[in-house]
Amino acid sequence: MTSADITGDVLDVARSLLGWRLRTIFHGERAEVALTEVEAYDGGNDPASHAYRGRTPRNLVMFGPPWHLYVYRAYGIHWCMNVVIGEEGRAAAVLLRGGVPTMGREVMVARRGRKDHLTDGPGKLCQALGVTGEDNGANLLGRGSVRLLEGELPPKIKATPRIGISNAQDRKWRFVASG
DNA sequence: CTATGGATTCGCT
DNA sequence: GCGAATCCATAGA
Repeated sequence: MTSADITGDVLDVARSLLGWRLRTIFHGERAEVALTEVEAYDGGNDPASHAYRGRTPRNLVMFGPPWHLYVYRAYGIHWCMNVVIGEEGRAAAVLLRGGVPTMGREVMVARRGRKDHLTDGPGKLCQALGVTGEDNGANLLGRGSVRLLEGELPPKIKATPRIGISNAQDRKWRFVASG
């Protein structure tokens, strides 16, 4: 298998995560979104990835088994979350950038402190769902507080360059549901 | 040890 | 549209 094929796997997984539901249950409060916007990052092969320069304490989770949560702080203020993809050591991940609320809207409104723009950005998504650095490393397929559930692929998907990065902008690895 | 800058958001203009 | 807010992992001395 060529490295291009392996990269294709990460892109395929990222694309197919659209429509899946991300559910959190903290203190008995349930909140859930259907994913509409994701970005693929391909570990050591991807200059835009946190894992590009090798294993560090922060990105350790990315080098672990797939379907775990990698959470990091951006700009000192916001939390952003990724789903680890691929075999252990691959360090590929999918950044969850946005979704639409499907359950627990009131909880999200309370956490966000506003009624609109609840989950239309990576930092907002984490805040609305109550995800923080405490959840770094969480198993998304188990019975923990953060779970990923299979959903239905949206009818149309757009591929665009990734947002907010300075490297590898020629790679259209951002996937957005439309229609 | 210190310096740097980011996978962002919000409020104001 | 523009800039401030704000933390800490990383890199370099």
